[in-house]
Amino acid sequence: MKDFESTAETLIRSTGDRVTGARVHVLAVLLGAGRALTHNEVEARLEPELGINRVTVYRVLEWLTQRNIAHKLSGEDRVWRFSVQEQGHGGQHPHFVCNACGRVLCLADSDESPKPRLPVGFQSTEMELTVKGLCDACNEHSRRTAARGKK
Amino acid sequence: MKDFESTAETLIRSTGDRVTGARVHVLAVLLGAGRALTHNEVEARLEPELGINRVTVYRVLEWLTQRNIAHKLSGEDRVWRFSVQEQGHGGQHPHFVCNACGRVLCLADSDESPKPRLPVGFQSTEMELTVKGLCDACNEHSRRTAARGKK
DNA sequence: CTCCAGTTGCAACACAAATGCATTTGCGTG
DNA sequence: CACGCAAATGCATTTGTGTTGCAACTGGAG
Repeated sequence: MKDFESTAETLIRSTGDRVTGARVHVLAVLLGAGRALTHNEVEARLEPELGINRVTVYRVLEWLTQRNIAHKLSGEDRVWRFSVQEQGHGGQHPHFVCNACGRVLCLADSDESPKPRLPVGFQSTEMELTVKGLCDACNEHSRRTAARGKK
Repeated sequence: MKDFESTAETLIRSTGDRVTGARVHVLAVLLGAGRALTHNEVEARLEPELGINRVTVYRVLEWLTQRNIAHKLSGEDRVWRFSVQEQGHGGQHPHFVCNACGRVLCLADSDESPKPRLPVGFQSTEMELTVKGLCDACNEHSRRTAARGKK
């Protein structure tokens, strides 16, 4: 955990902006998550005694996104999710969303880019590819239990 | 307009569920739109004298989605958008989102599907490809204002 | 140490969407 | 063709995510 905090501090310091407790702790949570987290998930993983405000978490996440340290993506449940920008991913990597537990994680970039044809006059700046399905845990779980309502 | 309503009625009747005014009118609006509409846009296009409630529009749109008549997708602004499921599109077609005006429309399917590699144990059921950029109108508009001098 | 722009906390707000419940309505049945 | 009832609707209220205005605080430069 402390490892993530020092990494977080280094990343934040490299932006030239202020190194504050909230920024370090929020980024450390994202670094330790290994997947995209919602604002609520980030808040829940912060030590309560730190006393970091809900709004501050929003603003830190927004700040991280602007500095290209984190990546902001919209899920199917109209909730923002944030993940640390891993090295080599230019922000164009595809994401996987689990239909059962809602987990979101980043996938390795595909070798080829699909590039659908656009109508005339249209201009593409970026592309987001989202693969939906079952993650390993939910896949295993659903295989074990025959019929069950989904979450 | 009336043409869309009769098409809508046929589609709704084919589900075996009830054919109600709200369902016919809402679906007719979607059929005539040619692009994905938000709940608000649908509501705005309904004749006010029909007196269709806001909540009813939500429920009809949800019902249309469940019956696979409409397609529900989430934009970057955390607002649901609904489009009629066109024939031949298995719900796998890519979408285009305009960064300026927020318009969403369906694109023709690409020749090949990219299929990024998934981690072990993961299972893919569907995929959503969203292309972001500027639509024809906004593209033209930004080109004109840029030529007029920078702001 | 002092200062102050950049941050944070707090409260109040904005807004899409969901829910509980009473009322209405489509449509199969007698 | 009237009747009955589950499905559908209208209305008020609630939920949950995210935003904003403003006062108080603080990191770090000097």
